[in-house]
Amino acid sequence: MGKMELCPKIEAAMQLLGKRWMGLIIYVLLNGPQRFGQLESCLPISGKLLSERLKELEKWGIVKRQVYPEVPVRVVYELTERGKQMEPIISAIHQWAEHSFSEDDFPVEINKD
Amino acid sequence: MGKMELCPKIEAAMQLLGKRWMGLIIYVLLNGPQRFGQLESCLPISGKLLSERLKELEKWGIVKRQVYPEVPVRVVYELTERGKQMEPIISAIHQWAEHSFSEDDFPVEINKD
DNA sequence: ATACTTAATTACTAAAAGTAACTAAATATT
DNA sequence: AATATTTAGTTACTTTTAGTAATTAAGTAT
Repeated sequence: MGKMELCPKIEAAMQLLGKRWMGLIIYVLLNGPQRFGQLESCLPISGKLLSERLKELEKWGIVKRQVYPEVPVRVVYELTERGKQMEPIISAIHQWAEHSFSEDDFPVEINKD
Repeated sequence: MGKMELCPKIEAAMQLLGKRWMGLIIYVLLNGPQRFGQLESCLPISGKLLSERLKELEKWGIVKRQVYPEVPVRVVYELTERGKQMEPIISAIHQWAEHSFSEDDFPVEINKD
């Protein structure tokens, strides 16, 4: 059989984007640096998973974590250059979503299936 | 707290792309219609999950399933117009992956965390 | 002492993914 | 006639991942 080979780079990128919340986290961070609690409150994701995802993005060099040892500690996450370069991806997703779906009429129930 | 609202359309799109294998399945189908077995053999995904994902993509109107009741049955999957319109997304991912990673030097081991 | 805040982590449960064996339908082979 | 072959799935079962809620640490403030 043909067994077309997959480019390992796109395979890796897809593995990253193919994880729940990854895209949305990057989408939010494109609006500028955000602290942990801000991300947690504007995304429907638990602190545990958010923490895991941010660590992963840090390992990929997409996100930078900065700790300010203040009154209660402040931790700010921001995109690295590599992270900011993902803007065209998020933008393309946004555009596709905008013109593919009519206002609150989705092909499938969100959060179901 | 600010609690920036997420656009429901991009949220839906991210939920779709944020599922394992979705991006790669669309990526492969952008090369033209493929039968089930071809997809199964060129993607590192089991038949069970491939079947599930294709059903989901069908419900989203991204993929069309065509059955040819031949000798052994032949089932061909192809992108709909809405599916084909995802090309800029996949293309952006491809470009980002190409220039972000140096040859077989990934920030993180693929298939490991 | 006790309480409050943020950024996590831990223990536990629920859901999703992965694996391998199995099925259906139509033929082809022994 | 019985057995094998092919494709596109499905089923039963195990492992991994996600989700929830309670807990922790550090530094104030009451």
